[in-house]
Amino acid sequence: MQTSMDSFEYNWKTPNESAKSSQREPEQVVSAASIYFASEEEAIGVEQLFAEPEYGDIVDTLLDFNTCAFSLPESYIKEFSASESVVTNSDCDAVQRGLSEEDKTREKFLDGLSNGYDENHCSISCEDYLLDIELEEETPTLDDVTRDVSCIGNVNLEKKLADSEQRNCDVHVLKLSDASTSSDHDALDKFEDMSTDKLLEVFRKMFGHQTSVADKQWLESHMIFGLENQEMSDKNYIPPACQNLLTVSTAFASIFNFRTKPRVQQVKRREHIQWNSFKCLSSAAENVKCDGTKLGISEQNLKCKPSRGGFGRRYYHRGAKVSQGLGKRNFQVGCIQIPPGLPIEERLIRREGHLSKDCRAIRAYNSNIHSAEAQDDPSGTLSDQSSDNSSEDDWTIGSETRGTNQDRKHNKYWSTTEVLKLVEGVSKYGVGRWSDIKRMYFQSSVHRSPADLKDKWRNLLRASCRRLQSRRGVDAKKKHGVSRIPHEVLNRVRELAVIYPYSRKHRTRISPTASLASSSNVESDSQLSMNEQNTLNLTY
DNA sequence: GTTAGGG
DNA sequence: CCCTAAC
Repeated sequence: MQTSMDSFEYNWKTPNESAKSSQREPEQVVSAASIYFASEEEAIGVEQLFAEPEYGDIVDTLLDFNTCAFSLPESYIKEFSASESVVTNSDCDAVQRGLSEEDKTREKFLDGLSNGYDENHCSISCEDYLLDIELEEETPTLDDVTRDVSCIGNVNLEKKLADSEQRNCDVHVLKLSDASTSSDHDALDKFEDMSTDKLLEVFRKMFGHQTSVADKQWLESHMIFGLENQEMSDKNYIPPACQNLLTVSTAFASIFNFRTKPRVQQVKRREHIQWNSFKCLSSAAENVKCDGTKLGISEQNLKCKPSRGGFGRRYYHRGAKVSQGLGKRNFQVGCIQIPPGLPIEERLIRREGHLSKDCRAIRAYNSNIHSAEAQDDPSGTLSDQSSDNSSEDDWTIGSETRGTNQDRKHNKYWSTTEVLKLVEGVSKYGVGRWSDIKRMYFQSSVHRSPADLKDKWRNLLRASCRRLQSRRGVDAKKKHGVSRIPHEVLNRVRELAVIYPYSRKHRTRISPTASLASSSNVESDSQLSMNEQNTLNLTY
């Protein structure tokens, strides 16, 4: 990426430095994501907005497919700025003002941008997934617990580990509050000093094309984003196609800089869509106007995206509140889980207008789980499979009937996919909410009951523990080829065990002696994990 | 109905 | 994976 910025300098923090600095100021975290979206809900809403077929023409018009850049014509910008006041009933307003159908559609689109695509347009079909945001704020959730944890995998190592500054592990985590704090402010100051012409010039150098947008704030936000991604590209080469993707996503997101105040609107959220939302949005670059002619972004290329997950985080900070301009923002609920890698399959979600949005989201989620292991699926059709017919994987092939106990119902061995989903579910819901995990991640898996999930988690804990022990001696399991659960998964299990000690609930209500005995096991698990943390690779 | 835990 | 106690 061309990033020569004349005399402009930008000093990047390492992840560890960022983590330290944000630890010092836990309340004053600044989120790059919140620069663009006031909340995850907006991000989700806008993703859906762009996905609506009825706005296809508008989106197509606004996208420059030569440069993969998205820009709003000035007329749109003016309308968009003005549309802040148009909160509801835009159709009625439009009719009263005698607007044409095209105008009305455009107004609805702009209104959708303004409002993060309000719920009237967002036909969420499953009320189970909807939570009133106020209720969410009243009720402590796992997200609250993990608000400061690493974004990748939802693991709070910085706080959990007293020796976090000394460990030399390969921590590819970037806290929500990092990297874009003081450095971005410095950058912003420099941008603010520049004239619009200068900004345009820098923009051209940075993104490789000119823009007709002369709005200074818009340009500044682009620069900031470009710089952020410069850091990523320094460490991880990003193919040109991916750079285009970044650019487009930036442009999409930057639209929201026109919002200067948080929207007072009843906000609902879909719990299950945390990172999938990002995926949908980022896929816009590939899908918009590219009907049948994708940009040629290979899945492998997508996986070259910044491994720290910063890309996604820039857009989806749930609960982040936007103050004026690029000022500091406070988190209420902060953690977004960033999945490993960014799969490309199932990226045409946005144009699948016939499916319910929940259906699409779940499919997309499943596809991501699949992609974690099925990276070389040439047909890209894995996403069309349901979540429970994907059990062929690295360590369960041919083993489903290994057991011969006729009394057992199915004895279906757990696939990597299922384990990943379980881990993901525990990441999100914590240990003990097996029904919720079942509902959200194993709904179509009739042979996995909540009790099964619980049992599997228990076994995973044991497995992760055994692995640590075997490290020190003979790796008997490996020798016998029994445990072929990826190390990353086991690491992740142990990380989660630190956060959600197994059977916490039970420990509080059993007898003191039994509690002692029981908790000693639990603690040993956790303690073991703690001691081994410096060997963990958190990039899972 | 859900969960923990022993088997 | 089954079973049961506890909730």
